[in-house]
Amino acid sequence: MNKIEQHLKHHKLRITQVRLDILRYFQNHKTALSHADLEQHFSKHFDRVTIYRTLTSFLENGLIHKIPDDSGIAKYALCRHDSIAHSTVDEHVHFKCKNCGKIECLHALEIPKLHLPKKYKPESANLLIEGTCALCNA
Amino acid sequence: MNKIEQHLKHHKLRITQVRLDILRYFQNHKTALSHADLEQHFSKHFDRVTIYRTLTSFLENGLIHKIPDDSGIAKYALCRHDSIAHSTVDEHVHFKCKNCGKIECLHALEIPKLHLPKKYKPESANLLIEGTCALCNA
DNA sequence: TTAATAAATGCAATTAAGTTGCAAATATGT
DNA sequence: ACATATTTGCAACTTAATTGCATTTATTAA
Repeated sequence: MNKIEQHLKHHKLRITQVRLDILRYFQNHKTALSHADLEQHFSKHFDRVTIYRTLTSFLENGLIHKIPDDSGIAKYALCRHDSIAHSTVDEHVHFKCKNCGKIECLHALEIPKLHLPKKYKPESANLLIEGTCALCNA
Repeated sequence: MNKIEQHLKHHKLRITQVRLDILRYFQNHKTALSHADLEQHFSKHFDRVTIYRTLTSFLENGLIHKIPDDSGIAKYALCRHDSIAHSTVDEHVHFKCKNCGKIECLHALEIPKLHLPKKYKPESANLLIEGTCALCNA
C-alpha cells in the first residue's frame, strides 16, 4: 500500500481509481483546481458526477478545502495537516493572480486574528489576496 | 431630486424605478443581499434579468461590492465611499454567521496588510470571517 | 477464498444560477 | 417636444451542480 492509498485509508475512504487519480493530480499541482479542471483531464476515464462526488467526499473528509473567490466557481486545494480531518487549523492565506488566474495556497502566511466587535464569535476565516503572482512578475 | 436619485446621478446612472427601489432596499438592509433575495422581493415588479443587470451596473459603477463566500452564490452590499467609484479603498472585513446565514460588512475593521513572499504584488484583499454574529449570540 | 453488504459509480434527467439577443419602452439632453 | 442612447422585458440558452436509481466494486468477516 503506497502513500496515496494510506492517505485515503486514513480518512476512512475506500480506495478507488478515481480517488487515487484525483488525489495524485492534486498532489502534482501547486495551484487550486476547479471541477472543470478535473473534468477536462479525467472525463475520458470517469463520469462528471463521479468527479463531483469525489470532490465532495474529499471535502467532507478534510483532504481538500474549498477556496471562495468572486468568480463563483469552486476551487479546491489539498489540506496540509493530513491527520486532522475537519479541522480549521490549516488557516492560511490564498493568493489569486489577476494575470494567470491561478489560485495558490500561501501556507507560510497565517491569517491574523482580529478583534471583533462585542458578541461576535469567530470560528474560521478566509483571506484571499489578489494581485500578480511571482511567476507573472518574473 | 432626493438623496437616492442624486446617488445614481453621481455615478452617471440613469434614474429608473428598479434602480431607485433596489438601491433603497440595499440601504434599508444591514446585511448582504443575493440576487435571489432581490428577486423574491421584486419579481412582481421587475424581470429577473433586469435585476441581474441592475446588480451588474451597480457593481461596475462602484455602488455595491461583491462578497465571495464558499456558497458560490453572489452576495452584494453597498459601498461606503460614495464618491470614489472603482476604488479598492473600502477594504473592510466581512462576517458570515453560521447560525442565521447572514453576511455583514464590518466597516470598522480594516484588512491588515501582510508581507507576501518575494515578487508577489498584492492589489486587493478579501477577508471573510465565519462564526456566530452578535444577534445570534444575544 | 469467497460470500455478504455497504459504498461507490455511471447514466439520464433535473434544478439552479447566470447570460445573451433583440424588439419595445423610457430617460436624458437639446 | 424630439432625437437618441440607454434600459427593460421576454424568450431562449449556457453552465454549474444535484438527484434518483440500477449496476458495479471495495471491504469485512466467515
